[in-house]
Amino acid sequence: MESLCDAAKVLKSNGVRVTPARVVLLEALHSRRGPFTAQELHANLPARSADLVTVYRFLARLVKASLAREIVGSDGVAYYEMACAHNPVHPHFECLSCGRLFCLPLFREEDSARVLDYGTGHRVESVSVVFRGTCAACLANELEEGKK
Amino acid sequence: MESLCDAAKVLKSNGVRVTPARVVLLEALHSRRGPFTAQELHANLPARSADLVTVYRFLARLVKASLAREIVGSDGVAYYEMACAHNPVHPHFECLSCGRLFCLPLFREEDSARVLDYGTGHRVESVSVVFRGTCAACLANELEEGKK
DNA sequence: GAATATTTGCAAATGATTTGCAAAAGAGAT
DNA sequence: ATCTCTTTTGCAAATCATTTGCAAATATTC
Ligand SMILES: [Mn+2]
Ligand SMILES: [Mn+2]
Ligand SMILES: [Zn+2]
Ligand SMILES: [Zn+2]
Repeated sequence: MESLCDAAKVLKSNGVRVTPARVVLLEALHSRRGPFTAQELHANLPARSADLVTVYRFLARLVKASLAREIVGSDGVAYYEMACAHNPVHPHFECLSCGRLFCLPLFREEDSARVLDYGTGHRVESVSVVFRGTCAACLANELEEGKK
Repeated sequence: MESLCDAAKVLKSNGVRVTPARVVLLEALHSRRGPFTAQELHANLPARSADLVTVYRFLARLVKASLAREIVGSDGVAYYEMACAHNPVHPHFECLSCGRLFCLPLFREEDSARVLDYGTGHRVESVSVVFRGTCAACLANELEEGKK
């Protein structure tokens, strides 16, 4: 409940220096709910606190340390989300109409187990389940359009 | 057994002209096993039979018509595979070491059902399950390296 | 503090995918 | 075949997220 969330510690123990820029980034990361792109994250940072390149580099580190997960949208843009104990692996939904990426509720335990135990013949480090289609909001809009 | 594989027909019935370039492309597509990128496909085409842009455009059409599936790798590059009856939806494995993308065997019926019936609250048009990690070949290489 | 290792910002490069546009090719009617 | 209208194609140029090179700034070690 604090272990994995204290990314700073994990990083330090991996020989990663916890610099001011990184502290700001970690704070920003904590205040995020859904998945975000590097650019979105950077845009919401206190002015001049970290360069976009630094954001990219830091996110890459987090992912390598399994402290963040990467979800690649169908347009090839990478989304991120923290991977602490508060936020276990779960499926996502990508709306092909508005482009938004949503977190979906967890699979039921038994279903997760099935997916995770799937024998791939390789060394699995992560699994990603992405549903694609039209989100509820866009569906509603389509209906509106239809009426006209 | 022929219905969905005869993409030409499906296309034509959707008002898509079946031109020489497209015939070549469809043939090339048929002779492919695993997932491929637009560039790979283009590279293996009879010389000057279709521009790379045409390949991109045609693949986009196939995807829109659900005749092909798109799998986006973690580097943001799009892979494609045909979606005929011979090739039902199945999970994939991406090796983060060598970058290759493998098809995995189908889920068992019951597992597929579970995934497909997952209530997302949106209109689902496709599902993608991608495992990531280190492929068997790369694991073997790592062992070799270790010995030295 | 000097020596060493890591991190940062800025500018420039990358590279897959997309777009604009005018020429070429298909479909249909005459 | 010819004319007309629509779709497709190739080529060059634009996009745009992500990466890289590198020198200056900063942290760590002794
Ligand atoms: Mn999520
Ligand atoms: Mn496949
Ligand atoms: Zn939407
Ligand atoms: Zn590999």
